[in-house]
Amino acid sequence: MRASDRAYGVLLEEIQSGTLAPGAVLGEVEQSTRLGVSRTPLREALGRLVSDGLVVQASPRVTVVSDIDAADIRALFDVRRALEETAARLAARQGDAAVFTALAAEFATTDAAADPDAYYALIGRFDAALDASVSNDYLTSALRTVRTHLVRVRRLARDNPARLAASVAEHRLIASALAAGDGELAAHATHVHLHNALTSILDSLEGTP
Amino acid sequence: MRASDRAYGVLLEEIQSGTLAPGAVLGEVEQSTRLGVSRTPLREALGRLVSDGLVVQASPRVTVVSDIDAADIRALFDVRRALEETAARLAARQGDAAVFTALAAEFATTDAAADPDAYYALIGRFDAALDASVSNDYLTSALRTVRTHLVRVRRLARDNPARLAASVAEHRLIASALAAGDGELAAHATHVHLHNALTSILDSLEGTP
DNA sequence: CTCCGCATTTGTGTATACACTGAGTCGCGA
DNA sequence: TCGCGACTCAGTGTATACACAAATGCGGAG
Repeated sequence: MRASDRAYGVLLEEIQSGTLAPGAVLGEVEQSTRLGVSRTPLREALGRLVSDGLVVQASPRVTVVSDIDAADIRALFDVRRALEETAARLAARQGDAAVFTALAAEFATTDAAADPDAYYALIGRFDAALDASVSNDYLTSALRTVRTHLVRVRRLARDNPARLAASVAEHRLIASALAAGDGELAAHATHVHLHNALTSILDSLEGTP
Repeated sequence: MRASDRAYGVLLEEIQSGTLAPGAVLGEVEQSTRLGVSRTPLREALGRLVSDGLVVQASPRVTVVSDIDAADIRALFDVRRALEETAARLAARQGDAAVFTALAAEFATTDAAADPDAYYALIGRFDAALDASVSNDYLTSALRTVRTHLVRVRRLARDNPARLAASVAEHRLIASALAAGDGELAAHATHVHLHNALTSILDSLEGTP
């Protein structure tokens, strides 16, 4: 495995988990020594993080972990809505019905509140099935960026059990609609789901600013 | 100006203009000597082009200029529709009406067939106004990628005068709708515009495969 | 003549040295 | 004492050297 990939992976995980808090300064020499790689692969990792939008160049000489506030989350969800509704319509038309039928069954039997990590893993498989169905690299790539930021957002706003249960039900409907080839229903269910998710996140942020 | 920026700019222009044809192999030593920079900044430029999707790693050892076919163009326009309709709705709500009124007037008096370059420059200013109005970095960033690819597509499919004239009229309607704050009209007009643009491009490609 | 294996070569991945810029600080003068 | 200027230093941008891996070509053996 390449050193630049390892550096990128470590930094990505640390930013997403909050170990590297927003505003943290990422000096090249400091991080390269800490991660045990030289500056060259570390610079490549930083470049990828910049293009992801997870770190920004505060000044020509200092790069910091980007901040994220309620306005950013709203903006992120505006893009997410656009992309995921499109993905839903395309997947309903082109996707493998059996795959989404199976996923719908999994959503029906999952207790998200009991094991959130397993639920997020299921979401991951659902997203992967969606990506495979749309077979549109431009869309998949754009969604990848959105999801990268979404990991941070999820960490900021702790999901409550009631919201998780509702989210499962919403995903089950989306998966069923995709299995049935009903693109309109899938798109509208996605819209509703994202609306509820955003509302829940913003409400959660209200309490802990 | 940084050497890596120059290398990126030159390579971007050459790929978009077709000087570097799809499939062209981009060796690091070859390109670095040709562009007069060392391998380090050239690698950074290649990395940015990879994240843009303009070049791909054909194998672990060889990076080539990415190809683009009709299926890619359809996929690109699926994403473009999603993003630009969203941008239109947001701009209609938040944008400065005066700016779009002025742009609508410019579209009304522009003869695209007479001076295509001036027309594309006007489109550029329209896009910039749209970006400023939505004030959503995630959306703007995603649109930037789409537009980067679109430059290549435009080159592949020579626009005909009739299509250019129709395109101007469509943009005029979109700008008017944005000035009037009518997000639904703006979004639907955008949808129609993109449908017509895609149809024209694909028709143009039919003739010259 | 063909096929297999080894060597050479080409090209990328990584490390490091050097150069340059920008900021901060210390000192000198008013 | 305050302000301006120069110097120093930290840190990034760039170049280059080294290491390693893969592909290709050549030679020998069957």
